[in-house]
Parts: sequence; C-alpha cells; structure tokens
Amino acid sequence: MRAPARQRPRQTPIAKRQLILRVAREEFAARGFAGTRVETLARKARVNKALLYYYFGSKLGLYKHIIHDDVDRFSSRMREVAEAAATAEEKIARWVEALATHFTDEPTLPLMMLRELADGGSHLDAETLRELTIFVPLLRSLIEQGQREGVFGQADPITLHFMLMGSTLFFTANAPIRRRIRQLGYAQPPMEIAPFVNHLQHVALRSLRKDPDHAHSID
Amino acid sequence: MRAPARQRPRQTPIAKRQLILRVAREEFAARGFAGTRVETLARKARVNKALLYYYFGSKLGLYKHIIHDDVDRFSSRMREVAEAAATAEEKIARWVEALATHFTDEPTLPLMMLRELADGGSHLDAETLRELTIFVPLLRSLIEQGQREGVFGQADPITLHFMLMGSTLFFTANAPIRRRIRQLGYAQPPMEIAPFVNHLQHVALRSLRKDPDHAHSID
DNA sequence: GTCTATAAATAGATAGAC
DNA sequence: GTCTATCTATTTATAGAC
Repeated sequence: MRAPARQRPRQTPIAKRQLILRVAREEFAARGFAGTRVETLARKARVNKALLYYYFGSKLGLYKHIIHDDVDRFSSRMREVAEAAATAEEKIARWVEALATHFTDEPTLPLMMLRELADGGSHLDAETLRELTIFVPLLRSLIEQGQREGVFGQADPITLHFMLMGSTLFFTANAPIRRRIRQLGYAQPPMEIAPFVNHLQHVALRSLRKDPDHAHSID
Repeated sequence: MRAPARQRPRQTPIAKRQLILRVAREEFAARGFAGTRVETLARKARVNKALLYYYFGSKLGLYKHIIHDDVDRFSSRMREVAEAAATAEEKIARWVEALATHFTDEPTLPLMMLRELADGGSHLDAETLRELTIFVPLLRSLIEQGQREGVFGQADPITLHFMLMGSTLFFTANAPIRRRIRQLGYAQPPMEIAPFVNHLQHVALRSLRKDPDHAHSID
C-alpha cells in the first residue's frame, strides 16, 4: 500500500504562499513598491526571504502578481454589475455602489491604484492594462441601454468613468487624512462612505437623464 | 572703501538652492519619497549631496518643504477663484478650469497628491493639512452664493469637492496609462484635457442647479 | 556655501544544506 | 519547500577641508 505522495508539513505550502501574498499586498499598498522591504515581508509572513524568491522570482515579480490578481477581481466584479439583468438607471446606481463596496472590501486596491497612477502604470503588464480598459466600454453600454429605455440622453462614458472612479478612489483613500483633520480640529469631515455614495449616485443619474423633469429618486 | 560683503560665485547660492528644489520636485513626483535617491538629486542638480543636507537637513526635510510650498500655491490659486467677483455659476466653471489648469501648469502636484493619499498623508505637516481644508468651505460658499442668486438648489460641498478634485486628479495622472493603452491598441482614449473639463463643468453645474428646466449652456 | 571622502546601515538577491 | 548564511551594491547621512 502506497504512502501519500507528499507529507504535509504543519503548515501546507499553499498556505505559506498565500500568506506571503496577503502580507505583501498589505505592505505594497501601505508603503509602495520602493518603500517595501523584502526583509519585512518575510518577517511578517514568518517565512524566509529565500522562500519568497523561490515562489515569485523577485520583489517585482511578487508585486506584479498581486496587482494583476487584484485588478482582475475588480474588473470581473464591475463586469458583473454592468451585465446583470436590470434597468440602466438601477445598474448605474449599483455601479457606484460596487465601486465603493469593492474598495471597502479590499482597501489595498485603491492604494495600489493611486500608486500605479503616480508611477505612470510602470508596473502594469499588458494583460492588466487590458483589464483596465473594460470600464469605459461597460459604461458606454449602460448609457446606450438607458438611451434605448428612453431615460438617458447623450453622455460621455469617459467623463462618467473618470468622475465615478476618480471621486470614489479619492474619497476612499482620503479617509486617514480626514481623520487627522478631525483630530487637529480643523474641520469635521465625514468618515462614512454611505452618504457619499448616495450623493454620487444622484449626481451621476442626474447628469445622465434625458429629461430632468422626469428625475425621480432612486432610493 | 568697503568691498561687497559677499562675492557672488558664477552661480549664486539661491540659484543652487532653487535648482535643488526644482530637481527634487520632479524626482519626488516621478518616483515617490522612498523611490527617490539623494544621490540622483545631487547629480541632476549638479551639486553635491552635502549641499542638499546643508540646506534642508534631510531627505524628508526637503520633501516636506516642497509639498508644503506646492500645496500652498495651489490653495491660494483656488481661493482666488472662489473669491473673485463673478456669478456662482461662472465661478464653478472657473473652479473646474483652474483645477485642470493648475495640474497642467504644475504636473508634479497631482502626482505628489496621489502619493500622499496612498501614504495616508504621512508627510503632511499640520500647516499643510490646514491649507487642504479650505477647498470644502470655499465650495460651500460658492453653493450658498448660487442659492442666494436663485440658481442653485441644495447641494453637498463635500461630494462636490471629491467629485471635482478626484476626477481631475485621476484624469490628469492617468495620461501616461492612456498613452500606453493607445500604443497597445486596446482603445483610443482621449489625451486632451479640454473636452473633459468641459464635460465636468456641465455635470457639476447640472448637479447644482435648482431648476433643471432653466439649465443653459455655459459656453 | 560647497566640496571630497567615507562611515554605517541596509538593500535585493543567491548559494547551498536539508 | 524551506532554511541559514552571506555577497555585493546601495543608501542616507556626516566629518572636515576649503
């Protein structure tokens, strides 16, 4: 009778690999590529530096792996929203909601996106870049659906994309700065994202609707 | 008869200091704080590293000096826009225009802002942070002016701020990525900022106007 | 103010044992 | 797969001459 092909160590290899990825995602998001120390990743993941190189080849390889995965999950989620069965108005509202929810669920993503923006996308490979191009076409199809449904007028999907993505990125990533502004007593900026999402949905829908007179609340 | 207190070298001290600042601004914007090498700054400014430490004490001191100055100029410019003599509608349009123009005139600023966002504002001192709090009150006063003029309804200055600043930051900093998307043939995203500004102005004004029926073009 | 030279610490990465 | 030990190149920063 044959023994199992491999004996499992206390912690399975996959788990260690996943642990490295999890720790690295946090660190890269918090400190950026240049600011992250491989030594620190190894220490926090409780593995040796050499294991990290064994799995990912280099610090850069690890970084690219992470950002590719994260962008992939993000674009998949937004694609689902846009391709669901619902009215265009409903889906625009859900789109805004999904942006905010995804950034809340995966708070490292907006930070990585901001860093890539600042770096001119220098760590994004062609495939990752392709995933990032789906947002505008998805919004375009939503606008066209709304036009067919008779509720949307002419609108530019590019402006819409930059408006929704830009403001959500900004609001999400700005949270620590708002917190400090509060602590310093300079102002009382809001910390909750829900009211912001609600406002943004209304602004988006109002900018899209054909006949402003027919505007009605979405909530 | 007394000789001049100091002889001027071929290049005056101030010029060297300014040169260091100029080079450092570019480098910090392009590579971030952690990614910037003091050695590189010295080489590009054609001075010695030691001179940089003589003037600014440390790499961090230099960075803080720059971001403080840049934020200061930015907030001053936006304050001027908001406090000019004009209608609220006109000033909202100018506000959007000024955001875009300033980011175009000083392309390092949006990059620094994105990096600070990602870093949780860790390199922003209290005074710099205070300057950053003026945007929302300025927009609030613009909204109130518009209400007094009978053209604006209820609106949230915070959402407005995040929408305008966020989307302009995003569009501006995104230019290199759009360029690559073009080169790869994935899409033909626009490179010009003018149409984006125009759209954003309209969206902003439409979201602010009291009675959508009275909407009229601003151009 | 400006430089040369260098200290002292740390970086990313690899060799090789197990 | 995982580790210890280590190499080599950089990095920030300073001392001290001019």
